[in-house]
Amino acid sequence: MNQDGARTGKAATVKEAKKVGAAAKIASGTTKTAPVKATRKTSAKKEAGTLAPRTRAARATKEVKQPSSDEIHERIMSAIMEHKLPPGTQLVEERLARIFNVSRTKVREAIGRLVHDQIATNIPNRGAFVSSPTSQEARDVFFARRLIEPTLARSVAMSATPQQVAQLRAHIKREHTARSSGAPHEIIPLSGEFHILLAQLSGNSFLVRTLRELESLTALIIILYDAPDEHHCPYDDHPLLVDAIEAHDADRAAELMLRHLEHVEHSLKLEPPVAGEIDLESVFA
Amino acid sequence: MNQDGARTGKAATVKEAKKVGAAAKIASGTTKTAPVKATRKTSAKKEAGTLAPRTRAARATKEVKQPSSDEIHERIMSAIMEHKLPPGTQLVEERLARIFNVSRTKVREAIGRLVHDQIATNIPNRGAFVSSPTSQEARDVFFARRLIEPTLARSVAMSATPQQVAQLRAHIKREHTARSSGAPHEIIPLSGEFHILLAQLSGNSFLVRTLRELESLTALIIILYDAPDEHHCPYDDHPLLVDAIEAHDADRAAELMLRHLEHVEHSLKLEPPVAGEIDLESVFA
DNA sequence: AGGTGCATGATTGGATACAATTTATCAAAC
DNA sequence: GTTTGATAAATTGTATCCAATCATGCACCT
Repeated sequence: MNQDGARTGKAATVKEAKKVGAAAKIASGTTKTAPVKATRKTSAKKEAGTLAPRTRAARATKEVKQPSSDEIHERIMSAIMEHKLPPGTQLVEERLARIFNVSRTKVREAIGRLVHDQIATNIPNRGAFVSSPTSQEARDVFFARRLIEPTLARSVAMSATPQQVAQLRAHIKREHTARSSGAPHEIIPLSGEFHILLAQLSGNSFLVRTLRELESLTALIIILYDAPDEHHCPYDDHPLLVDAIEAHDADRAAELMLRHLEHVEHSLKLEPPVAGEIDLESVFA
Repeated sequence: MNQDGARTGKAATVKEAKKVGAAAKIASGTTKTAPVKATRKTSAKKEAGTLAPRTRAARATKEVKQPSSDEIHERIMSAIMEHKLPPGTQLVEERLARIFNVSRTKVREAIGRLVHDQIATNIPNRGAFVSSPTSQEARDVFFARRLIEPTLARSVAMSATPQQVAQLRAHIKREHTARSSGAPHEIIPLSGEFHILLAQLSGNSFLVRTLRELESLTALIIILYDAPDEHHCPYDDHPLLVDAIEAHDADRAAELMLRHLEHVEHSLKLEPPVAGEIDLESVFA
């Protein structure tokens, strides 16, 4: 429901930014058909439909919802995790400001947080783009996950209350319905939330935050490196894990988590650290 | 992209080096600071009159240093880690803006990052204050450190090159001189940097970032919970660790790191899980 | 005297205006 | 036809401005 309108060739610019930096030339070559300025400001149909009046007028006439920068951050993050904003997409401040009916200030704040968490990458005077983690960074993320999450699973298995198990089961049910109802873009954030929920149940506030970052980065990695057919978050790893937790079988929970993460990582196509392009960038650094 | 990667040869490397240099200069020089005008009460009206031409005038006549928001963040963070800004200190935007000779905008950005990392805590419409982690949060931080850092030490021990060992030794020398020259407030960030350096040598860019957060939080925790006499980062834990790394004794390195962290944590007075708010109030008393 | 409400000051939250920079476009020269 | 220079457009970066909010203190009423 967002930007796909007949604006200035948006999908094209989205694609063109995929390889940030060196690929500008290539990108411009691929987008030669795009820049039709004829459809300039006439895109006001969208704005007119939802929130045509300016801020002043809006305040005077009708209070339109003004999301906080937290909500904006949340919305953008969700869009990224649902693969609606693929890596390389530029997050243009003014555009987002209009979409959310706020000023650029709040959008900048939200984007700043994304950049801080390396979900987006800022290029000075150019803009912020949804990050494209390198395969090395992807390996780093999974190394951290294999390091942290089995211990988390063990910890939760040792102290899990029936209520907590019920929470986990409820989440798994959500995953199941999303999967069976064929909503693939909802599965990815849901699967991530399962791991975050586990961190929450462990009660360690710092690791909850860390898991949030890891999960959002993992979502990006899956888009970039997923083998087409492989299904990343497989059938019933999560239910089995909850079974072990319910049985307070800490060792098995940790083991299952480790296997689960290994399975996800191995279903990706992470090439060895070759990276001609990366070397190119380092040269100009 | 990432500003943390030690081995990811990117723009990050250059930037990183610059940052380290700047931080060192701050630490040694103590900077600052002609407190500009003592005429704080002169209101924004007059300021506006003089400020508008300031940009051009300053450039024309004399280039006053205009730190980036990165540098501002760095400086505030250093001040916090050196215990110059204790927990509970309000970070007043306009005051800092004057100190750094920038507008509030950049300061806000820097403070926003501190809040995001929970180094500072924002109270809506009131301001941002240096955080006072609860004892529970302190335990969470040390749990995470015990979870992550022994593995980091093991990893570095397995793959350490002579150059890397030399880096570690050089850092230990800095710690030693700071300790013997009786500069206690320099010891704390230096000790933290040792652990960050270890993460950098491991080559995992994500864990470098995580360690940064952990170390800055640890600095706050030490201020709040340190037993007066106990010396947190003891005598020669770090040198022994480097010895083990140099000998490629991975198990011993991991074990030493774990003991080191346990020692630091046990030298704190973290009461059993009660009364986070009570601690908070006592701090502000 | 003591509590309650209102004015005041200080500070943040948010929006706008403007400057700086980069990219794209186009015309002219070779 | 290709290259090159100038110019325009788009976008970010920064400063300033105004409104909203909270604390403080003073006056006023009981």
